[in-house]
Amino acid sequence: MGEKVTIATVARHAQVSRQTVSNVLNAPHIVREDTRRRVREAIAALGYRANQAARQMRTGRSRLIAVRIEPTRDGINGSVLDRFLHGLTETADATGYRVMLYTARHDDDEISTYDDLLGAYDLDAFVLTGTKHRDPRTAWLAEREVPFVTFGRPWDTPEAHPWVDVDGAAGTAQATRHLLAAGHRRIAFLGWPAGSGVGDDRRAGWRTTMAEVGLDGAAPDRATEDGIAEGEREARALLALDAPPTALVCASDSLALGAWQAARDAGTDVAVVGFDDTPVAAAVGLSSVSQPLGEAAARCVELLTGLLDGQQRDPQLLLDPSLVLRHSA
Amino acid sequence: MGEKVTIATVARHAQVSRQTVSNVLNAPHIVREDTRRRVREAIAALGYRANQAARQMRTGRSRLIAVRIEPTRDGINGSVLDRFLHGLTETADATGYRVMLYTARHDDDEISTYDDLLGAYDLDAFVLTGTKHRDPRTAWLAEREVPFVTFGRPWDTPEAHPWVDVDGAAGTAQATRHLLAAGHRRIAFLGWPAGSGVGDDRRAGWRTTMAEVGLDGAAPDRATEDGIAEGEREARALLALDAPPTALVCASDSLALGAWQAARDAGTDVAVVGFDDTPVAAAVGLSSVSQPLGEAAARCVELLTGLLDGQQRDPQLLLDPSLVLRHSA
DNA sequence: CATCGGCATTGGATCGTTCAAGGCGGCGAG
DNA sequence: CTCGCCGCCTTGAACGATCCAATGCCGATG
Repeated sequence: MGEKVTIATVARHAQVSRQTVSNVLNAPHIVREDTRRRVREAIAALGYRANQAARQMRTGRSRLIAVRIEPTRDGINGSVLDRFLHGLTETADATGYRVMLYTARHDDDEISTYDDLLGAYDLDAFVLTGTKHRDPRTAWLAEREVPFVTFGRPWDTPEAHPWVDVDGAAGTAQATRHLLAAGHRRIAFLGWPAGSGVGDDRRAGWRTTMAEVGLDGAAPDRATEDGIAEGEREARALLALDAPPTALVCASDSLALGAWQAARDAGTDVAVVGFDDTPVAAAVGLSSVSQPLGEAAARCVELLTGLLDGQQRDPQLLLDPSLVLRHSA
Repeated sequence: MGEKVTIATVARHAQVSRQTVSNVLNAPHIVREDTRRRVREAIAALGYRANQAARQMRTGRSRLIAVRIEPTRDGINGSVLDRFLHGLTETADATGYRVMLYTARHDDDEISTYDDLLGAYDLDAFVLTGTKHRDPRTAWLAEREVPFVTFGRPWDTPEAHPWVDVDGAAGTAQATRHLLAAGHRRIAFLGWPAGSGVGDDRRAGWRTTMAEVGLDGAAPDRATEDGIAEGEREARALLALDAPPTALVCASDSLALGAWQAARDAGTDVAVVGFDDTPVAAAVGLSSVSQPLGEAAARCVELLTGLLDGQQRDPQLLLDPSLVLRHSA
């Protein structure tokens, strides 16, 4: 491998000045047609690649996007992040951006990490996953005017920031409609305790759909922490009712899996639909609401590049999930 | 937030020159005690952080490690990469490095991505996951003297490069010993077709353990592509034998899950052990061989930083997996 | 008392890129 | 004919860090 190819090498080779080469790269329209061509040929011939560090030093922009990788919680939902990350990386690549990972144990920790990253690497933007009520991170970033997108709606703060989310209510509504169409009438919901934005949203989709057909009275609704064992326990309780449900819409695949196992053990034929279409669901044949993670990731990058280029687009985006049917419903 | 804090700001504040500040950061021992303290105080007071781009331009080192994130194949094994990635990010953070992601569709594509990344970002090192027979990527990197570590042994090329791997044979051996201790004698292996390094390794652990106790004659060994359906099919075939196995050691959780389902459907009580301890295994209660992914990641970073600092350590590392027992065995 | 040597510190040059300002030739208008 | 303008290109400077060579300071030594 020869010596380094810089913009000066290209300039010499194409018989122009450094700046002209730079212009061909960053503002092609101000360079005359044939000069541009000559420079492009030189770039190709020499295999020149702009040095990001130098560019960054001058412009203050790094073409780097930071994403937090979370400590794979119960593992079952970890794959959601995994798929999202992959989509993010792919779309970012295509736009000339790169994805940098960071971890953080707590939220405070996360905010101090922002500071580190911004100070040392001049990151262009952040992608946050899993927004919560009263999220301190979005406030911190907004205050410092750091561009960011969240994958997940802000659940209480009406202050607008760009976000992409999947319409959980639409997902559970779709699942509920499917079960209704299959003839079910006593359709229960198995979800999380009220108070989490995501959980309440998913419950709402089921509830309104049931209300639309006038069946909300007969519809049991149970709440518990997430987990397979929890799902199993609650499902058992539901099946022991006088008029047990014939179908269950669940807020997660963990709950759904537990419920599915409880139903099988009880020998009852109960339809179960989970949420997130995790590998576990696919593995055991559980029907599940699938989030368009690849598209969500792509939209996040789109929003960010839009922000960074100064274009002001509509910064909120709600995507529709789809129902993946397997033999559990 | 005030104006940018550079090394010059710190120097003025601490009443020394730029170079002295730089020395405090990069070669503290050559600076007099109290000067050093004064500089450190100024750094803390001003919240100074070295600008990586500027540092990189001068030194040519970016403190960036690139890792490929693969297109979540069947999803069931995706979580392995996910956990590995998390460990990698965490350990790298602690050492002052950052993890950058990249994707690639094919191997050729991957090599051209190396070129891009090296040219544009001056990456310090690469971490490759999943080495294959005759891997062109390691050759390319070695030829250009780019530091890299693979998570996975080189399976045929005797050329040495640093790697970290988990001893798959030890894992299946442990699983087999456990089954033997539980009284099983007809222990079958359900794995992949011969030729893949990882698969052959896992099979070998089972085979030698069976041979040690003189039971290799009575031990059925089946090979198929990875997958739940495949595992189910092969397990059915095994259970239909004249003297069906009472226990199964599997090369993956996918196969194990299929086998486990087949056994349950057949009403037979067969012990099953999977491999990788994926969330799916945890979810359905499948015993599985667990790879120490966090440690593997940490070792990868250790090897890399060792390489980058010019220390020549033993660059090969084989870690022992552990057996996670659940109710399937 | 002058010179030397060791060591902390200093100023200048440098990495590769983009920004700001300026040069140059041609063209239309006064 | 000359001026100003415009399009296209070139030159010098700057981003913030590190490396290199040179300086100042100190006590020790001849």
